[in-house]
Amino acid sequence: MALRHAVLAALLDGEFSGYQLAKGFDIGVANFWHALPQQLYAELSRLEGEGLVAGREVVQEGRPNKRLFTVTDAGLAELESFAAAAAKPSFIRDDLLVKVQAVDGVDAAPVIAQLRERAAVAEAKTEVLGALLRRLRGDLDEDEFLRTGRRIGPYLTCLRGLAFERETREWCLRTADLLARRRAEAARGRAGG
Amino acid sequence: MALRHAVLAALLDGEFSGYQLAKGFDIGVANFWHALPQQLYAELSRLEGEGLVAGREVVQEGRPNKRLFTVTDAGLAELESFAAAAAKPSFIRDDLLVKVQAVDGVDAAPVIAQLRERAAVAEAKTEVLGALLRRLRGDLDEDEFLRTGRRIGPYLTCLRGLAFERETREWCLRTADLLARRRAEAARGRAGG
DNA sequence: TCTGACTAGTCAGATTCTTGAGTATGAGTC
DNA sequence: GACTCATACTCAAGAATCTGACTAGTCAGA
Repeated sequence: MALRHAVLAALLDGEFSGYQLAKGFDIGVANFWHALPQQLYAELSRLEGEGLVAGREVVQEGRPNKRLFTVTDAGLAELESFAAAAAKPSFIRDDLLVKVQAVDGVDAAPVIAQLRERAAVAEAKTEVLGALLRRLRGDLDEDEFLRTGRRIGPYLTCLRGLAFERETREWCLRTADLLARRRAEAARGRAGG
Repeated sequence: MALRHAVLAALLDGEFSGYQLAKGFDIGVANFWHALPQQLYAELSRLEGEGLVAGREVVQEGRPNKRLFTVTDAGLAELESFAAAAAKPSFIRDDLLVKVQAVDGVDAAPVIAQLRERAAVAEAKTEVLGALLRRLRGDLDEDEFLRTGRRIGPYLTCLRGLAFERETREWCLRTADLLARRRAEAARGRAGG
């Protein structure tokens, strides 16, 4: 019952097709919501059926036609009441943290490798988010943009995403190094006596 | 297919009943996995059926009997292969961030209130996690514990959780203040001319 | 000309997660 | 003596999500 609100929030930034949302959910809104293309298409259809978004067919040359969606007044009202309702506590679900939790009982090598890989992914994301932030604020500096900008919601959520990715990177690198050092120590211990 | 691994990882710390896990999932493992009691009971039964955990009935006086579970060798092997498999990318799902994303289109007041509430929750969690970290490392300092401790997985994941909660608190407070200032500005603008 | 990639989407089925209620006992309390 | 709280767990139904395959046209490169 909440993907719908993420979709409505995403559509506040303009007209999008299901396909565009499916691509773009990886940046911006994807910082705090994740959905597969099938879910987005299905949700858009449902939202349209309930009159919360309006779709229009755009005929294209050289590629399939597409349907662009915008939020209706009813959709805005729905968002309004969603925003006013009590928020459920957020939660993270992360395989990699489960592995780290279990790392004392299993071989650490693959966990270390995955931590380093995740750190690289997080670093790439910080760059994408940094670029997005620069684009959103245009030529204003951050403080001025946040004081005077008309559309600051996406900027604020990107800031959260950026902080998250930075923290993720730091922690992954620190944890990977630590586990690697412990492995080296253990190996030395076994070899040396 | 992943709650099972979170449960197995949690059971590495000792024998627990479904009820204890259901309570304790809010600290420790709950930093990165979230589950309702019903799920935990169901998952424990399934795991027992598959021989990945072993349950034993403990008869109690003055309260209902309980079943305590431990990880079997097969469970450990399962964890081992889970740790070695590629991790799915983590994701956050957070109603509150959806609301912030949409904040330009809806009344900000309830969003501000929820941001402040979330900040308070995050602060409370940092204290719980801080206490947990102190308990886990005993009288060693952090560096020494991490170098020499036998069971550091939970400590490492708590560190991640702590950083996350701290960041959450910071961002919520900063965002709430910003939105509140903008509202005050807008009100002054309307009143003044 | 065949292959693969991109655009744009749909469908079915399985798994997972959430909602909501219910069982049973004992301890404390007003 | 009724009420609530805590322990300890179960069941059923529904919503949400994920896996995986499938359609269909265009374009670029081997």
